[in-house]
Amino acid sequence: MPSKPPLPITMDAVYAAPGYLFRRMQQIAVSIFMEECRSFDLTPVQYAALIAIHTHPGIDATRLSAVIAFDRSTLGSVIERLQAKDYIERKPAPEDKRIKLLYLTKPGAAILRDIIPAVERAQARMLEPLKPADRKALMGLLVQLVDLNNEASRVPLRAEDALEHLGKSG
Amino acid sequence: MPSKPPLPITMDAVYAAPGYLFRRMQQIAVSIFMEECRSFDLTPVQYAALIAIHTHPGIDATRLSAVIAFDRSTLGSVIERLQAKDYIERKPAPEDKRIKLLYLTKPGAAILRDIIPAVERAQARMLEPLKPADRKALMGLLVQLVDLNNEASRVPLRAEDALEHLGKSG
DNA sequence: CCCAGATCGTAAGTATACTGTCAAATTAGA
DNA sequence: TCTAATTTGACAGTATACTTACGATCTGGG
Repeated sequence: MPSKPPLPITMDAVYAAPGYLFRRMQQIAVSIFMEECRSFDLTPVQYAALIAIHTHPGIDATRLSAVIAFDRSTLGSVIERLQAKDYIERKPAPEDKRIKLLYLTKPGAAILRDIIPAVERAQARMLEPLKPADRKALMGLLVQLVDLNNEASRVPLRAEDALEHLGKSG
Repeated sequence: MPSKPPLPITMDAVYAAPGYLFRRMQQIAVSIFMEECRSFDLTPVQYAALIAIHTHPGIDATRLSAVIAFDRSTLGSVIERLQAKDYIERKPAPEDKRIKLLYLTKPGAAILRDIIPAVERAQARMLEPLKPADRKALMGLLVQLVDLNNEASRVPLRAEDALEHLGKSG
């Protein structure tokens, strides 16, 4: 039995692969975020969690994970760290002993207010190398792709549904 | 002193932020990769490392990290796992006792050959929801952005330089 | 009312990612 | 040549990400 022919494998093929580019871009984005927000000692994930808790006070951890498309298990430790920094507090829900409701503390609201300019600088820096028209084009395509691929991820985003159980509307 | 006015913070602003979209897309990309390659028990990172070692036999860990833009500390454990699976082997360099040279084993070369179709299916699926013209546009913009932001990341890609010390040319 | 199934939080185990530090080895400079 | 700076690989520590599992709790069907 003859051995199979060698494959034309090149690094250039890797460098042009969508998966590689997404990983690399994520790496760069986190790096820029951490640089701009160094003095606040908040990670991108912790920042997103704070925003969501600010927007939905009294949300529980499971619904929070759906609102920011986080893995539920990971979120546990993120919440612990935010609580250790005194940025959020957890209160038991009176009608369900399993659930702990999440609220921003005063320091949490304060750091959120203070960090916003740094976050916006970071977001701007990520796209800075592109021409303005290209930035818009890229964001437009990414919004589409992320939305259309939502179900493909382990933790689909459930922005609206997640809140329907909180007594906000129906 | 009056208290500062509340900020108009919304989740929609988060959903449209570049950093959020990059994180989300990376999440989705890994998920699709793992799904297509489930039977091979290889992560995207391990796959990229195998490709690079195949392309540059005898590379050392430090240069490998530059070639695939990985953190060097992380790469240590990646190499350990690949070695444990018998996909690569490490040989001490005769002229430098610090260095261990990396080579693919026969099983390593075999799995690389066999996994390629699954990887290509995964890469295609990531972009599938977009129209073909949009796929090209997105990839073009991303290649640009990643390249122009290369130095902004903690582990800049050094595709060429990294090989100049391997005796390939000069 | 009672049990089956679902849900919530938590934890253990694996893998990536980055920060530091450290010792051994190599190289460069005085 | 002897030493200072650098390089390499290893390790410890933190944080994200996902899987599976488990106990506590709630809910619904009978």
